[in-house]
Amino acid sequence: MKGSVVSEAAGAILGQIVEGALKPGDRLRAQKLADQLGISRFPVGQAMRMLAEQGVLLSDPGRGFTVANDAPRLARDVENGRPPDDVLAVYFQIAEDRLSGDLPDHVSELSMRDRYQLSRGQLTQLLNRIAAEGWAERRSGYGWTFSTVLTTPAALEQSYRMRIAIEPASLMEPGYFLPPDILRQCRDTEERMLDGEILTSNADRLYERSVRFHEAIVGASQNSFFLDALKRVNRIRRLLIYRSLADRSRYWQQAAEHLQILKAIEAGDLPLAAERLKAHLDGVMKNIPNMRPLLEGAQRRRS
Amino acid sequence: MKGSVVSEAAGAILGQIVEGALKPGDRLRAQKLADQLGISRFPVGQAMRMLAEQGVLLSDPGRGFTVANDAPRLARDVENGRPPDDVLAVYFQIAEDRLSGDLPDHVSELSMRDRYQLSRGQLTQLLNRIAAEGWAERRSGYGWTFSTVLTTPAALEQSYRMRIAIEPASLMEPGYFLPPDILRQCRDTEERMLDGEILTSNADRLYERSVRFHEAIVGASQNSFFLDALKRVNRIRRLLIYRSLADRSRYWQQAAEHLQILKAIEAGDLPLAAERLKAHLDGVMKNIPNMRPLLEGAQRRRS
DNA sequence: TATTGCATTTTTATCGCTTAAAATGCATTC
DNA sequence: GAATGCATTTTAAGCGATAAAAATGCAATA
Repeated sequence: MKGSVVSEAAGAILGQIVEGALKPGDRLRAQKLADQLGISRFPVGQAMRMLAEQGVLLSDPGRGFTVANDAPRLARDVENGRPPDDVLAVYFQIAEDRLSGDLPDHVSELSMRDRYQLSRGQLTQLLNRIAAEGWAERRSGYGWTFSTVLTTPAALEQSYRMRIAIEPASLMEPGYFLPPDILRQCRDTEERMLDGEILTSNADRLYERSVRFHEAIVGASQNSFFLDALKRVNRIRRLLIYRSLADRSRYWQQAAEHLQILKAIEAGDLPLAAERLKAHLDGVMKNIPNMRPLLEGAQRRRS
Repeated sequence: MKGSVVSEAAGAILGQIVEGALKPGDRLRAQKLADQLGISRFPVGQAMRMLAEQGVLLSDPGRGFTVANDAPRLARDVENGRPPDDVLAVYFQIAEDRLSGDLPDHVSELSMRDRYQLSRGQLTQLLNRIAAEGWAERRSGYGWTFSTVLTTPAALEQSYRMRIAIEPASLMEPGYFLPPDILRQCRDTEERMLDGEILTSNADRLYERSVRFHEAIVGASQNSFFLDALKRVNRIRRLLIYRSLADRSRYWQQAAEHLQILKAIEAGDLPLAAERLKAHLDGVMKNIPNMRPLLEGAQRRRS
């Protein structure tokens, strides 16, 4: 695999082009980009060279790189054409196998490496992540045990009750502050959703957007315990929910509710926002039984 | 280091002797112990042999081991004489160094290994744990960044507000059930505390007990999201709080409040229990400013 | 017949070496 | 003179071999 920092940098540049922060003709400063990303100039330079080869940037020897004329169009293609993360794919595969009962409760690392064709490093990376998310743990002695708890549909409801406990509470934190630009960004996103993106986006992206909204709201509490807990819930929820996203009808209502919450926050009426947020989550939770059939018909989807 | 599972088994046996679950003259079944601990017979046998050498058990060749006559007395000594966990000590040392500002925000792994004399494995183990707890993260590129957030006294109050959000809520979960034996055990502990252990236990043990009480209460919700979140909060809280435990006066009131909460749960009045729990946490939180001076006078304590 | 104690097998951790990747310093160039 | 581009240095990951530890199987035995 090419250096991960390089591809990270490339992704960031592409993102800025797609979002319009960089326009055709703009010159790229390596140091500035590096500072933005918290890395050194070197991988930034490599990323720029890579993108120049693909025509997104123009190389101007001795003076660095500028954004090509048809970059915005190309950038989208290049972004889509980037290779998917193999390890992440296996992560979902494991979750899938667990949910469908293909993977036993107790496994050795060797059997996992064998089954999913992973190097030692990749496997420990994966298992550590899974352990951190709480759905597997090291046994004393050898091997790992998967917890059964999180594979049941009930866990999805539990995740919502947890969110109902923490999300409205986070709005009542002293020092709650949602920066105006983030508020605007959230609102723009919701409006774009209502404007048609609900129909054009794929399920993953819809989930991602919803998560980002809620994490932005909770993150503004300045209380990292709340945000951290929410992030963890969401990561697990993703495993449980992604089968059930086919039904888009509720997204219209959700976007409207999100906007109402933002309006209350903007008006400085945090108790009202908290109330609306609670009602919103309640509504979503109440709807779980409707999608439960999807959850239970566990079937492998990835090749 | 001797096999960790072996010492784990030895610890378990010692614990059972100290608590009186095993009495002098009792014969030890390897398989039974192994099953209890979720490990195989082998390390159990090794642990027994080890303890026999120390006189806690009697070896009866061909028929295994029995508990020695003066085992209860010896067991206490042996337990105290066991070597401390070096890696854990470094973990606290790192926390200490961070809180006192000795450790810079940004470090390389190499510099950490050098500073704390750790092997590669030990260091990654530590850093992964710290990262999971949220007070450091991998930088893209090389090195790690410590977050500043959690080193401020405000974080302690935040942790309590988080607990106020989740702990009472956990009592209102459908299916809440605190098994009678655990309830009894909790009550016994609190009564022993009031009976004098508040004075005789060291600070670590007092903290441990309090944590265990609250985790038992929340764990009975059967909702692993709540329990998981609480556990994470507590692990970080420990880093913030352990300087401030010298004042024991509040522990009497706390134990009394714990007992009141248990009484409400036993009576099946969960809303009342939730209310009392909230009041309890509120009270503890209100008291934080009184111990804050201790928190701010950051000084290294370990050699 | 259940249990022990040991030998064998399986699994995982550790160590050193090598390789890859990123950071840094510096001469060069516009 | 600021930024680039390359060479050098630093840092961390990967890999294989080896050692350690735990699980398992099995004969011996109470």
